[in-house]
Amino acid sequence: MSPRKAENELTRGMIMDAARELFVKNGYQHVSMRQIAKELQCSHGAIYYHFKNKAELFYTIVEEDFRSLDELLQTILDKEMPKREKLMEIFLGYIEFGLQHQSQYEIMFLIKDEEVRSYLHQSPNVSYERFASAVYGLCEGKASIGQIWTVFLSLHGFVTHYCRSGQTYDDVKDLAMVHARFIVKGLLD
Amino acid sequence: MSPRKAENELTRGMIMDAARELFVKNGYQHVSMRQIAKELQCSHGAIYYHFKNKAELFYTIVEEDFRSLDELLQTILDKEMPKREKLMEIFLGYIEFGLQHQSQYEIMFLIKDEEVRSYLHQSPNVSYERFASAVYGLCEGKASIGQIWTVFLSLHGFVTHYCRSGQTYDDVKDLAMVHARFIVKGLLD
DNA sequence: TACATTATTGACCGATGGTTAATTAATAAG
DNA sequence: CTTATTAATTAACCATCGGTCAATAATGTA
Repeated sequence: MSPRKAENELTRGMIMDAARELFVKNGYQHVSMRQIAKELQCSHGAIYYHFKNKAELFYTIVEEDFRSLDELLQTILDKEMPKREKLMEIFLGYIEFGLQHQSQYEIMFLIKDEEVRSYLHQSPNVSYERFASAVYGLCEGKASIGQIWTVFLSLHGFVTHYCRSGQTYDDVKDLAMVHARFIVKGLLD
Repeated sequence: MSPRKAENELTRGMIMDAARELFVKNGYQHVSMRQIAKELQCSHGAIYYHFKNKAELFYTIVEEDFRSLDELLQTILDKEMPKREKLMEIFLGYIEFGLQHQSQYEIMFLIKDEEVRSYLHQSPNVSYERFASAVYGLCEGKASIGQIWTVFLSLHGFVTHYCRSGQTYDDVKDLAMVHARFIVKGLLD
């Protein structure tokens, strides 16, 4: 019975960080508000002071993370390097993002759950369009729209599989390189 | 109060069929024994007479489905045709199987649940090993182990995506051809 | 110090779900 | 017909979960 630890106040950021870690590790459905609270060493009721409900907490995290995907893509595009290497970086970056935000990725591209889905609008489409037009530009007409789609599906397969097996990007870094090289080769040569 | 409907006895097969459909539609965690029972128009307790628990029911389904995938692969391998075409057939066959047996495929490769996956350690690996060694043999040393894995993941991405959007194999036959050709080309040329 | 505001607690609710145990009906065997 | 076995029903148990809320402690402020 010692409410309010002054030196250790609860913030939205703290909640999001703890929640993100749990969501990534266990998936949306397997994380309860009580678990998050336990991680933060606060009561689960406290979280509801900062977020309306579980879905809103999750959606806030997803939005933040997808902003970082946009930044990542832009960062790579702004670099000075050969286009072929840029493609490699984009593909690897996409895989890395997918694996480091597994729960989010799942929501965007895999999950059927209507309750959660209703929170998103066209984010997946927008995300793909950004990706596709970047790749298209870097191929200088060598690749068709259909081929870029094929490329996306191949990356998607990689991410999907390792999302399911729950491994980290570092665990599969080498395999990701092989995968990306295979795709770049098929695209440009 | 009318236990035991004689003319409509409950069998393991009936339970598995109903459960498979629900598992695929909603995912392991989102399907309750009560839902399955409702679908079968029996009591949920009845299922426990035929299966020890939910996980065992699920595991039994998965095992059965893996067997049918293995059979498909063997059928193709037994055919008489050039190796390049055989590769195409395997890839297209894999996609076709995935899309025409979406239920099985999703159970086998898409479900993430830890509790469940602890039940099936070998099945997916064994199934993949069959696929990989078949492809390896057909490439005559041109492909590395890593590349074959890459190929598998690319196919996986295709199937996964179109499983989600619920299209039939016929709907995406042409795209599947593009995809498979892309892969074969990267593998052999 | 007294007061108002803010943050946190912990009990509680209704729902759901896995699982088990007691019980009852249908069927087969003798 | 009687009895044993099998297969199913029903209800109850227990845990968990999302979410709410009144009570209350910590803090800033006047």
